[in-house]
Amino acid sequence: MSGWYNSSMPELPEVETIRRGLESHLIGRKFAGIKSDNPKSFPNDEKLVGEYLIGATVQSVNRRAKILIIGLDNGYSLLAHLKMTGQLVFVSLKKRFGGGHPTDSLIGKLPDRSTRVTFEFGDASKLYFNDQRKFGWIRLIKNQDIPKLEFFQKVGPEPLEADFDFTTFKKHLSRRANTSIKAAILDQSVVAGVGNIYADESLHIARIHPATLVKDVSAMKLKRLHEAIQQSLTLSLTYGGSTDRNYVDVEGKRGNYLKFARVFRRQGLSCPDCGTIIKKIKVAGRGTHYCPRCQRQTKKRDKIT
DNA sequence: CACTTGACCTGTCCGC
DNA sequence: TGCGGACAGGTCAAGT
Repeated sequence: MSGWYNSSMPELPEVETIRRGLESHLIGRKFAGIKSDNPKSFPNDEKLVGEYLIGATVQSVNRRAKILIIGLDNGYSLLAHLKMTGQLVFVSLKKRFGGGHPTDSLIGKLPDRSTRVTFEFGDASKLYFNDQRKFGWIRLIKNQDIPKLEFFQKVGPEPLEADFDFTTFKKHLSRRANTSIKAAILDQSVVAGVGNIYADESLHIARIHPATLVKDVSAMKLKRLHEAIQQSLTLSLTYGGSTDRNYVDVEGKRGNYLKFARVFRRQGLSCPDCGTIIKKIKVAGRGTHYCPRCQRQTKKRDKIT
């Protein structure tokens, strides 16, 4: 057993952490077999899989928004979206960490009842796609068809890359002027990879009430938010993302970000900046955590001309 | 077109 | 103890 990647709510930092783990373990491995119990989880037909997956070697592992792209050496890729409860778990019989490694106890425990797809490699190592709620999916697709997918057509800039400049951010937000700022940054066409955790965290850093309409957020606060999104995602990445209680990553470390979260799931506790009790409300249909003192509702005044 | 709500699933937790 | 219902949240389809 040499790898265990999990996150309970994969957003950009979690998916990127998984990408790095997959990259270090899958590249150069050749697919030898696949088992799938659920066409929704892996809808490809046997013929396509037989022709383009079995025998193919992993060449690259990339990420766009919350989607993983496992590139093969034959012009095809495996795309994976983990949605809420998806996990990608790599298991090899070779022990890389010696006895006593926390992941050792997982030997023999997979597949379990959440396992939807099992990929087997030539050296008998395996990649398990577990997904309790079956919202996630993996599919095999020709590389040239990837950009044609609707999602890739409309997805916004990567927040940790250069194309996420403030002008672009403002431009995309202007399309969502009459919705809440939280709904706007959850919109993957505005910025890629932000989910419920980092939306709340970013808005707290930027001191913006999550329900504020986009058109009522001042330019100065938008500027702060643009930086806050990058700051919260980057910080979480350094902790290996936000991982649920019983899982560790390939090095045996947990995704520790939630221990350092500012507001997410901290309702009833103190705001790290001012000590006020953090509240939980519903915004954009999501559980939303914020500090009532640091993040006040504002309304932009009309300019007096 | 902009915006909101419901559906997709299953496990867990809470109140009765 | 069992049971119903709310809740968890990413994305898309369908509704206003």
